[in-house]
Amino acid sequence: MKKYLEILKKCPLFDGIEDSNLLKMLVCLGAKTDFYDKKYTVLSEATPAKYIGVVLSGSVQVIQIDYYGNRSILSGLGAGEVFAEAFACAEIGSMPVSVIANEPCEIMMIDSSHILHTCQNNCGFHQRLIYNLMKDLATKTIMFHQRIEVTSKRTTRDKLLTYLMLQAKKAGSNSFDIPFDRQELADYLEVERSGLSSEIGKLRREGILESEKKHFILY
Amino acid sequence: MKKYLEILKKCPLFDGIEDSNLLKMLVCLGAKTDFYDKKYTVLSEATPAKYIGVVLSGSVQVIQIDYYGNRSILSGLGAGEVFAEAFACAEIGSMPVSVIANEPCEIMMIDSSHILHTCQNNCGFHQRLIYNLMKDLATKTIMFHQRIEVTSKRTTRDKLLTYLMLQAKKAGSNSFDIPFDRQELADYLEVERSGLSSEIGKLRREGILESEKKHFILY
DNA sequence: AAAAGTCTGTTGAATTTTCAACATAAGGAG
DNA sequence: CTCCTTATGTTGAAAATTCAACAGACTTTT
Repeated sequence: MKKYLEILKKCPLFDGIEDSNLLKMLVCLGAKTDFYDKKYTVLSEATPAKYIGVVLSGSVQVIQIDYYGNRSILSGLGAGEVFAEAFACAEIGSMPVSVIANEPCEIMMIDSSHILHTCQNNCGFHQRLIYNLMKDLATKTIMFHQRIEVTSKRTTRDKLLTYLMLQAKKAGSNSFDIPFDRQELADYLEVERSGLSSEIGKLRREGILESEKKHFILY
Repeated sequence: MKKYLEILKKCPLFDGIEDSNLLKMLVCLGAKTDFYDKKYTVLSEATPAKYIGVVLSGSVQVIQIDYYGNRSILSGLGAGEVFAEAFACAEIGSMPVSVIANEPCEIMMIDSSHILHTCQNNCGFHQRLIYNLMKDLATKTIMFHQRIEVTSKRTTRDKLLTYLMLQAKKAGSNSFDIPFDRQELADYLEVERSGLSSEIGKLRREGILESEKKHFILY
């Protein structure tokens, strides 16, 4: 676990907790880590929502698949980011989404009951963890607002441009990489891949953007 | 404030706090209440995100309006429900959405810094409030997941049926009321009102549902 | 009671998306 | 290096949505 200390320090769940205490605390919380290969299901829909996950290396995607087989990508998460915390904290019983490895990755899982229900005198960091969870969930809520701002647009073109402008703003530059390939971007924007590709082509011909795989430049 | 005690007791923000302490605590937090007429803007986009709101009576809607003037309804909230907590807790500076009164209502506002930053020794309930905020935000996150489950459907018909089935499940009956009129439902589902109306007509003729204004029966 | 305004449903034309199929390029496995 | 798989772009027809306009039912106002 020690080798991931730098990642853990950046994880919002452990904000304000000193290095010297962090590893001890993880032992106290019974944190377990595992490796997953690309495409492996880390947490699957309808299984108990007990664990809070932290990406130590690689990346995962939170997805939902409906009865027609259409995939929605709810979010893509990289090293230091937290997932499934909302389901564990809300204590809703079972997972309404699946989490899959987007590339080979190492994941740390913490049983949420150790954070939510253990007597708070056992370990002085529970209060801070709850505060951090609250901050993290507030941030996630805002991410969902942004996602809705994107997907509420009615045309593929507007969805794409709204998304790209947000990414450019986030990157602080009109030249940036996105974390999705074309099919994934289509599933995030909730449009057809073919329509998305053709819209990118149009925007390119109109001189509004340039793109090379996952790299985009907006003009 | 006393007259709203029953409402406040149901508010997730005040879970686990005894009646006798609740009113004292609200004074300590500097909670203020105001009346708003229908359509009045309670909190407007781009203003500072300082306050956590609680609906005491009536109802409000959280909305977002884009540069084309298209309205998206992010959520509708009734008595006892909390709003704007995510923006205040994430300390993002300014509101990315507006909150408007859906009918005449009374609203309680709490300056979030009194919860997040006041020394926790001042008032023994801060820890509990933070825990409650965390739970509330986890629940909100799950609501957004449901909303995405609905709006990720590609056709008006599928969006509508997915929404109605969730409402029926929530009501525990195939006969239930929805909190939206037609235009609002269209703005929530992110479809055209006219297309929505015609789809409801089709479903009625097919014998899949009956509807009378805001009341629906699913078969 | 009449007038004005709001809500809902309907329609048809224009626009856009979806769907299915194929072509090419790029990358990985053997 | 070649084969196989995956990712991306393109196309055209079918399907669905959007848009604008209007009519009827209901409410609210005066």
